[in-house]
Amino acid sequence: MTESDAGTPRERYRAQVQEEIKAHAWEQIRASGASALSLNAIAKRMGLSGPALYRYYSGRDELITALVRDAYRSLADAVRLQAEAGADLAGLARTLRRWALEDPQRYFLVYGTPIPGYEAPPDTTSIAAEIMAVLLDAAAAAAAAAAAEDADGATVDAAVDDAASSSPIEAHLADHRAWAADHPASPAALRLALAFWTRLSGVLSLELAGHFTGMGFDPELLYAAEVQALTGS
Amino acid sequence: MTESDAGTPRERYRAQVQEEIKAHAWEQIRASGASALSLNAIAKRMGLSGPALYRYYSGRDELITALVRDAYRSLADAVRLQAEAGADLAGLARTLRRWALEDPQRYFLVYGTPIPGYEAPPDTTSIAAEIMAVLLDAAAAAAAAAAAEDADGATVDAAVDDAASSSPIEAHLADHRAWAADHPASPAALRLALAFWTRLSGVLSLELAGHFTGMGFDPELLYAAEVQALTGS
DNA sequence: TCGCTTCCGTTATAAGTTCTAACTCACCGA
DNA sequence: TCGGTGAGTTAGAACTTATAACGGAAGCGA
Repeated sequence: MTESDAGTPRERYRAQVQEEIKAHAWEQIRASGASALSLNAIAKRMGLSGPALYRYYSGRDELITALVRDAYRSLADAVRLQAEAGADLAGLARTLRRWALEDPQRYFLVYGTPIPGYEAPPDTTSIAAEIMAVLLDAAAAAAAAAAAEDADGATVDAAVDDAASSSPIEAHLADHRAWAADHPASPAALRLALAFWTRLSGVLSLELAGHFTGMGFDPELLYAAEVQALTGS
Repeated sequence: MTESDAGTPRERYRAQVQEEIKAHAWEQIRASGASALSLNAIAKRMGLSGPALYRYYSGRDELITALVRDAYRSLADAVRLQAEAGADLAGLARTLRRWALEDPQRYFLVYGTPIPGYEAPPDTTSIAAEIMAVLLDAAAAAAAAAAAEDADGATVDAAVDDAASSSPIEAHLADHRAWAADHPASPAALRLALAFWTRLSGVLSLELAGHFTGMGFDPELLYAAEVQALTGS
């Protein structure tokens, strides 16, 4: 489909093998987690012997970095696509949940336990910013709608804080919006986007890590309740 | 201090060595993460040679299981102690945050990326239930206080949902309270305890994984804002 | 006090891992 | 046609977890 048809035959071959390596890596990660990823096993399953993989990735770390990048990219694409299709915050929440459940280990590669020494490459942080921008758009729209409804005298607890003008956190965010650099979002929208991110991450992380198993309730309903509390719809 | 002075000299020695092994393991985990934990390195640093450790732990997994158990235990103790000292939900939130920041890798050992095959031993889930019980106590007290204030006609957005009686999630929780088996908590309190857990986990997980770095705002204020939104105080 | 048993720590070994080095060979381009 | 580039190979070093077999010391009962 979106195969890179650019460059010399050798470059095409190289890119193709790199993709195949990543595919096997994902398979292995899904089965046994990222920490158990073995270059040797991948090579064997591809019918070639150990050190051959080093032509394509200089080591385990570089392969994992590529996988992290792909994981980030897939989330950013999923979220952006939904937003372009006109989804609101609730729609984005559904997309996020679907993406997470689709492949929990992929989710954890992005949001899971960090390795002390490891520093994320700068381009992944730019992808993170892209995701955040989409979130900010939707949050700004939601906040604007809530404000309008509020002005109508409705008493719906629209977002995170009610009435009482700007809370301390909103004032702080208004002054520390490096992450929303040039985004025209109100303090309430900043707060909403952040709460959306952290609260849904909270439910998803605990659910996917299995901390809800045996508790009896349906995680999806809890997730929906958090979305409802955020959007007030 | 709380050294086990029970049993034969041999048992005491054995327990002491096991503790020493765990201490070195924590040191190593703090430095390079749990996935990089090496039995060999621990042995070398203790002045003995590789296979000697297998007298004390049958393998890497058993050692890590012991560490997870200790991590769980330390959180449960911290939380219980605070509750016994009369702390409310806000106080428990502070304790949780302090515990998490004190040793991020310990936090991630409990709440971080799970290993696909691994199943938590039953006693850790009982410790988790103990933590949840403390949370439920505090949540029930908070919910009761909020209800009383509500009856006074105050309009404080006390907890998660406002007015409008029972939300769908509360109805669901009322029917699926296996995790709060014999705890006399109202549906609102169940919901509050769950929201407390998931929301604070969300902020802490993202913060400790470094997803807030470079964003500019103060994670502690965001955490405090979530606590404020939960307790409405 | 003697002797038996238990258990600790050792070395040797097997099988696995990442990763480097050196070599062969095939293909691609000029 | 010929040379360069790069893929894949085997060999090997330095690790890892884990098992097996052996020595010896320490505790425990008679």
